[in-house]
Amino acid sequence: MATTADDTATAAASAACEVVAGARDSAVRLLALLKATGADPGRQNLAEQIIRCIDRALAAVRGADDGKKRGASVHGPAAPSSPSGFKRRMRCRGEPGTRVLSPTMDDSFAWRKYGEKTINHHSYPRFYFRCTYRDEHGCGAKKRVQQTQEDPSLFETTYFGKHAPACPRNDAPVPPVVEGTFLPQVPLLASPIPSDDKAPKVPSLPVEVEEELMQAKSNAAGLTEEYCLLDHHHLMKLVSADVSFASPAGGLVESVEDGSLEELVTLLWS
DNA sequence: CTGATTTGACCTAT
DNA sequence: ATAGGTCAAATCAG
Repeated sequence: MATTADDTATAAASAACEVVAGARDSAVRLLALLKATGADPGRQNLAEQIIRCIDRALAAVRGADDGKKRGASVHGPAAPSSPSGFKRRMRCRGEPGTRVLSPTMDDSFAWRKYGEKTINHHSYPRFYFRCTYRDEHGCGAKKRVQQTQEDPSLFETTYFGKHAPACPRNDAPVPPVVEGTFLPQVPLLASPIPSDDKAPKVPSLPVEVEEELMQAKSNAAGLTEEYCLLDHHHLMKLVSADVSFASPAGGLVESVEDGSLEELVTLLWS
């Protein structure tokens, strides 16, 4: 089967997720660092905001990507009915998901635990969660949480699927985002992609992603100013990344080579 | 009473 | 055969 534009875009979106997830890991470490050094709560809060913003950007990018894949076979062939009559889907296995590290299992969504499993060669059990609103809103979002072996104070969370637009978030108050807009959980819409090859390539991301990245970058910049001497490496890792983003509509892949999150945001907002 | 969690069995992928 | 993911009955908590 030939590689389609969708395949390419999907792969690029997946790569983007990994990069942003890497930035999040750095932000988590930064937060731990701030706590360890007894930084004032305001600065710690700022780091937490960065993590939250990146979380939403990740969720949005992943959601857009997932939405593309939804058109075809979502999770492979339908599982055959078991003798007892219900269907069992091995949803997560084989899917890469989006991995993030966090000092807490919590995020802004409501989850319901549906399983716990001791995993081979892991000291800690793995927890399985699905969205609380799976039935009400038909939400297919799931996450898998496991304490890391290296640092039990950190949880590795892997997200699968996307939240339904109607799923509420129990966010802590979020500071004003760009132009004072609070980010609603709205469906990810693709910007129209010019079919003309000669048309200028404009990176197309859902506005939520753009705003979240913008906010994360802004927060990171604020920390950079105050903490550039504290852990330059982590901060630079946070704001620097090679990023490739796929258009949610597929077909358009925009590379920001040797770029940075800052450049990406600037590009997106220019 | 209702909704969330626990937990062992069941099922599928490797 | 085994490991990992999911289901659903039992149990718990508000």
